[in-house]
Amino acid sequence: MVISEPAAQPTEPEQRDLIDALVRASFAVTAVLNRIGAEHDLSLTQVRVLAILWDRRVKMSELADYLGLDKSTISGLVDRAERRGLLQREPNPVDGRAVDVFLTAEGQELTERGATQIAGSLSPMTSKLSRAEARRLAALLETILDGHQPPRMSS
Amino acid sequence: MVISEPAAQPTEPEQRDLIDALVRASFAVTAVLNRIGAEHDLSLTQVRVLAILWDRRVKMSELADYLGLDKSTISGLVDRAERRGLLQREPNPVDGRAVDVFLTAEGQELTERGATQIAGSLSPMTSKLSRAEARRLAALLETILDGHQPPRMSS
DNA sequence: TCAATTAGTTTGTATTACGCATTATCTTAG
DNA sequence: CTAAGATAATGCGTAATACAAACTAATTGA
Repeated sequence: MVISEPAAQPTEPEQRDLIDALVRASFAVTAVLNRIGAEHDLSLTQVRVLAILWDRRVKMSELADYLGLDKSTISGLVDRAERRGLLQREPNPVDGRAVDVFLTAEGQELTERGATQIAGSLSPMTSKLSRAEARRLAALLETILDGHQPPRMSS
Repeated sequence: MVISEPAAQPTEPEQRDLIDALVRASFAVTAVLNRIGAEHDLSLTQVRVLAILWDRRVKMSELADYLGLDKSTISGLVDRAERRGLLQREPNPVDGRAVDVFLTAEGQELTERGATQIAGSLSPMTSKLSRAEARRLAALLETILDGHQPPRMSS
């Protein structure tokens, strides 16, 4: 059996409960993103790609950074989405090695439709709160997210 | 490719911001789960499997329900995890068609270690809040999660 | 200048995931 | 008490996802 573990300071009950709730909420939200994505033949990763490109034009390598995936994964991912007409590649005007990616009109449209659906699917959850509570929850989440900058996604 | 969302009434700003924060928080948490999982050669799906089996013994079909995946996917998933010695299959004593799955001692140990690591990786986020705020955030999340029962996961 | 770095693609492999077909075991209608 | 249907899991074939390593082209910098 295990003799010595580096100790990991005893997590306080408030922290423990909060982490539990965060992980469960994360699974619930992910399930919704997955389901809505599937309705449009999009994997969760592709949903994230669309969410990132929603209001940005980025280089392949930036996409890899945002997603935490290898560059080689991005190539195939973008290949398929491009073949589907959802996004487009274009050489970066400044750096001859780099390639920019951005949504096509069709991709924009799909993303907006999806965002609306996602908002609709999450509202059964979020509408359990009063306006003040919703504001409070959003603010608390923003506080703990401070220092992150992943994609936005809403209607 | 089936559309099943009913129109979505105009989302209020509080809702919109909250949904945005929820999705971003979900991505942040998922990134942590992914990273910790990868350190143990576990995919996000396998992490979820361990989280579900943490305190339960379930049938293959129940696992499929929890994960929202096809039964055939579960077979391969369990195959690999079983081959790795993390979990174990056993015929269900009541239903001759069903197969139960549960963690081995090794799987238990890995799950507990992973849960501790996850708590540690999320604490930079959660510790930005005071105790009272942490309690409040957890309570608000619990409220919107009311009516869900996915896996728990904390140290 | 030219060696080292960086951006992206390609290739090969394992995993994840689905749908369909199949087998074995319930369940139920008659 | 059977026969027909439903359900639980597996196996097979296929596509997408993800990584690592090898490679090409462009840029940087010593």
